[in-house]
Amino acid sequence: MGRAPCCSKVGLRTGPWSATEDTLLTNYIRVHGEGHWRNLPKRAGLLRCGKSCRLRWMNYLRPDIKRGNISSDEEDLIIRLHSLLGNRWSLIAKRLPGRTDNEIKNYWNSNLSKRVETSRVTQPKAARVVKKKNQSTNGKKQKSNNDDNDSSNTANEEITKVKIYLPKAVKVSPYSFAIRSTGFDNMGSGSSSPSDGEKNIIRSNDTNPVAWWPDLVEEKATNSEVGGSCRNGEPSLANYGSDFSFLDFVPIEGNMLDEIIGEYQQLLNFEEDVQLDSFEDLLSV
DNA sequence: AAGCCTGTCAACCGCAAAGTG
DNA sequence: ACACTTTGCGGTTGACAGGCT
Repeated sequence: MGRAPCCSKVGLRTGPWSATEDTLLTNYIRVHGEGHWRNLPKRAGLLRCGKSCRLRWMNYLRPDIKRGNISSDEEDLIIRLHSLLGNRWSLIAKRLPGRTDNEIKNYWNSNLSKRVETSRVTQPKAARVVKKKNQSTNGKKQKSNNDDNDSSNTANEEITKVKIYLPKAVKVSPYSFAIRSTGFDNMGSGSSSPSDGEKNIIRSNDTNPVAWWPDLVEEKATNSEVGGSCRNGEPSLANYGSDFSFLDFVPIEGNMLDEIIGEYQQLLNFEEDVQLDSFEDLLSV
């Protein structure tokens, strides 16, 4: 079937977005919500194609975007999820609230792929999961230092083979996570566009962070490699370093966060080479 | 100081899935 | 069921910045 181009290129701007364009797009979405990308530029007064607007919003302007360097915990999770899911950047991003698929993809390509490749060369096994790591990598400036440390770190990494076959990624319903309150208080966000009926709704079960915050923090502290304890049920934020963010504990669809932690723990618990043929096998180990 | 090299990241492109009438 | 539109995804590109020679 013939596919119409997303926009006529005639007269439309391309390249970096100006502050004015950002403002126009943000203000429009603030009022009208996401979606209808094809018509959005005209209505918002932008000389951009809808696709470009969507990308700009999803990857840069969304209020729930988490700024700053990828923390070592996030990096660890990316590596593990990539070993499970492959280049399913959107799926990986859904499990890192506040991070975009583009950001994770770029981070992987510029930082992690080389490290993982290095470990493969060192220990040529099939799909693998880095079980231990002892470095923290954040941002460009540290890259060369990390590269310098690659060989020593890799040598100390304990590699576990985890080969899992998954069906092709399917689109996930919107609102895989709620958003931080930043003035877009009532506008949900996800990687796919909500239907009109869903627009501007935050799932009722997710709207009270205070209710689940201490439990999640305690659980994360228990399950992660981060040391420290929670005092009187309150999170000890210092345990998570400067990269700690409220968004680390933003609720995810249903018990998705529990599942992530469960998967994460499973990976940590692998003591021997295990080849798995399905995701269910992983969960049943 | 100038030129080159390399890494990063925002943005683009094409395709496929999902949605709609 | 079909044709067409819309949306989302992953690969790729190119501008830019910083480091190196």
